Amino acid sequence: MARLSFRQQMLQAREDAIVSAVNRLLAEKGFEAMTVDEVAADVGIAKASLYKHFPSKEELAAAAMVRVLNRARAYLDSDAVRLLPRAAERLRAVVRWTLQVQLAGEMPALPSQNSTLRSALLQHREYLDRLNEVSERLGELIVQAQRDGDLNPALPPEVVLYTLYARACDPVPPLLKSTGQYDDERIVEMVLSTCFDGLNAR
Amino acid sequence: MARLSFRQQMLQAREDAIVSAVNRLLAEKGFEAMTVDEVAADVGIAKASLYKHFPSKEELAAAAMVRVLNRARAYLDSDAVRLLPRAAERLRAVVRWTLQVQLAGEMPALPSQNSTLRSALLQHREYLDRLNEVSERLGELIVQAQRDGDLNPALPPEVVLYTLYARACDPVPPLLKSTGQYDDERIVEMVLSTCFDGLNAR
DNA sequence: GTCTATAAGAGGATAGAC
DNA sequence: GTCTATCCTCTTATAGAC
Repeated sequence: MARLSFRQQMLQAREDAIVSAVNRLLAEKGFEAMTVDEVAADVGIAKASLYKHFPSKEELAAAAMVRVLNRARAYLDSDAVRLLPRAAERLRAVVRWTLQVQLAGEMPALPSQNSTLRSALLQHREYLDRLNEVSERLGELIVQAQRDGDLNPALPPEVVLYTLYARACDPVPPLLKSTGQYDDERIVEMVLSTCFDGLNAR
Repeated sequence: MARLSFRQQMLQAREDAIVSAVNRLLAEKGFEAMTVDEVAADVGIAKASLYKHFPSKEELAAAAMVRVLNRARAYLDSDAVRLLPRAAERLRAVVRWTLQVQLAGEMPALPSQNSTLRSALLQHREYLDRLNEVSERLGELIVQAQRDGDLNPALPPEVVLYTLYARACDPVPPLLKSTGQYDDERIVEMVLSTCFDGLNAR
């Protein structure tokens, strides 16, 4: 943690505010529907000023993705996860966390299909590095949980990993929330159940 | 089946071709990224001609959704499903079918977030009717499978229904396909396993 | 680095001839 | 119903003053 000058702190705060706005808008309407004008209006600055901080709309989205990946890594490193005895429990805790983030409207959504954003992200060093870090840690947990006999060993770890990532942007939690029939906690537990225990009776 | 005049048959064939193109493009890049110019180019007609058949981009997408819902209903009514003895097996067959359609690049993808398309579809009679029909039948299967002790009875049928719909546009199958490590059949079986049996060991 | 103003272009939709 | 040509709005991005 290098100490920052006052100017640098102001800069940092401003960029944090920008990334927060981007994060919220990505969660709410997705990349294509989000406009740079909205971001600027949300932050309360002129659009041209935005472009002094981030050179393109894609870079804005990438910054939001990097931040959420950093949050994920921080959660993986937290005691709330590390102190859980079994790898399977740690995985379940991480998925619970992603569902909570999603229900809080703070999970930036990427287009799953091909798009300008996808190709931009695939060339974005920092994003790819963070993604690799998180994937690496999750991968270790997956392999360990399979060794422990808790996770289905017939599934390639890669398939499990993709499935977990997919739950982070699953349409089901927001849909259930929109019905107003269940509170967040109930939704989280039901989705965790369908994810880890499946739809079939046990 | 009313007999159609030659002119009407030509009209029908043209509109089928349009809907096919829309379907393919929706599956490939989604509603926002699909342009009406592309659709016209794909069909091989002028954009203005397209607008003689469908009054808006939203109506194009709705037509594709209606068609896939009709295909789903036809599959539900087919012997391949009806002759299966247990409701749970019929459900599994339907999900298998949706995964195959998706892997074939024929599953039109809706934006899960709020958008112009969502609000348009929510006012589209035919779409809503077809969606209700399919949901009704799936709902009956779900309740029956729970009675049979095959599906987890602790999950509200509605939650199961949403979860099944979500699998139809899950990012995991295309992702696995893109790695080139698994053939379609293998992907289908793995995703079916994670869906019905869960990630945990049994 | 912030602003106002504007360029540049994509994309949905339409006019009007045939 | 099909075409060419065009309109018009929205959106990304930049110019240039302060």
